[in-house]
Amino acid sequence: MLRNIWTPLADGQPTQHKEPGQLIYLQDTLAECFYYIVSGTVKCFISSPEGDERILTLPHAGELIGEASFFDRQPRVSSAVAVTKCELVTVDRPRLEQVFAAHPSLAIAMLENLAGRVRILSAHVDSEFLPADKRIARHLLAQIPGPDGSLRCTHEEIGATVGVSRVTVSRVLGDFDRRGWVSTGYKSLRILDRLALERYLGEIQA
Amino acid sequence: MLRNIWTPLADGQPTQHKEPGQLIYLQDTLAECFYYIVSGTVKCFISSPEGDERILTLPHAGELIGEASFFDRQPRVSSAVAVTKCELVTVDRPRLEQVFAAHPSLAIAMLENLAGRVRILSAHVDSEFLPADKRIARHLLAQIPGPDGSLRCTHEEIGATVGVSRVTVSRVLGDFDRRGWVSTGYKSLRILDRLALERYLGEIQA
DNA sequence: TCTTCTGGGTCATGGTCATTCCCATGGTTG
DNA sequence: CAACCATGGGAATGACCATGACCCAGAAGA
Repeated sequence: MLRNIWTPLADGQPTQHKEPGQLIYLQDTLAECFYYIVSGTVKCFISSPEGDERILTLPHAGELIGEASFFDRQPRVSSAVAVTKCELVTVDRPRLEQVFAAHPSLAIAMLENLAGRVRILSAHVDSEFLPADKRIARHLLAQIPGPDGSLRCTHEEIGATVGVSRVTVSRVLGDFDRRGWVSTGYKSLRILDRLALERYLGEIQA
Repeated sequence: MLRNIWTPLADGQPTQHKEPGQLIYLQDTLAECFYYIVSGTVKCFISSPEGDERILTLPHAGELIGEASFFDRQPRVSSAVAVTKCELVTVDRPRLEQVFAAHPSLAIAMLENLAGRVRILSAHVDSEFLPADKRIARHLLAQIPGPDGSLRCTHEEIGATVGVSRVTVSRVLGDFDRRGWVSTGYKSLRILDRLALERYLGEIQA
């Protein structure tokens, strides 16, 4: 069992299980609680009425989801669904007060946590200045590669994260591949020349 | 002197003055402190290397600025400049610990405050789904009109906030004006038909 | 093994909006 | 009042990228 700052929230609490694709919470609904991910990975995303979605984060075990709207006491700004099988602990207001009382330092950790969300969202806004290829380059550089140095991701997923179409992701990655900066494979991708990508990202627009 | 939740942060502290256009903090620099606005209004914005800027908020007296990056202990994600003459109180880490110790409820208020930032930024991301005209409509509806029912804003400012060019703002507002939904004047704008704007915003894309 | 599904490459087409002009007008300052 | 600057309106041009369509490849299940 993973232990971290948030474990006091989860200790001794019942967990609920979610199957892949199952909804955890829905955008625009009231936020009565937030969640601690005991295991599995989750997709948090904003969706449009037309069905397009924009992935904000893909949090894993040990992370919290849904705290921002919870503290804001406003409808959720994003939806969350399970990507893999998940175990979750839900935290509601009475429970949170209990834990804050017993572990005052948690409030500070929560401040830092929310500040991190602000940073992530700011990066999304910031990247609106960039054209599609640089958005993708930035995204690749921000990902932490697996132990073998490769990333597990589909073009669709990248597109939904940086806000461009699947087609464009294919085109740009094909281009990066031809230049020798990355090597692409089925549902995977390896960065070969980090520096070249960084240099490319740094070039100011003509 | 305005009094609110944050006044304990400012009480008895020296203020610093800023002239219109003067920089308060700069994107990508370290965040050693944050600020309480005693008077005046400030512009918080993200800027690109090419000089384009995207306005995030235009906070007034009684609000905080720069807390998110401060808690995150990372470089600032946005810059802030004074729009009008401003008085500011700066709060650094030792000072904050003092105040938190004396006013524990402030930490909770700060959580809600940061959660509000997440909401604002989420709205920015969310609006990327919308075409220019609806972005503008949404922005207009979100503004709180002055006592006479009019908004004080330039097309340039609206463009920088919603992320479209000045020209497009002019075109769209001209269109809204011809339809009788708003009336435009020099540096000002009045919403005549809120419902029509809301209806228009609600239409799903073809 | 055959089928089916999802992921991935590529093209032609078109829409949306930024850009770049140029000019009109309101406000401000001398 | 005159000169100046910031703001706003309009049109032509073109860049960028989404869309839809089609085909191929890899993976998974029957």
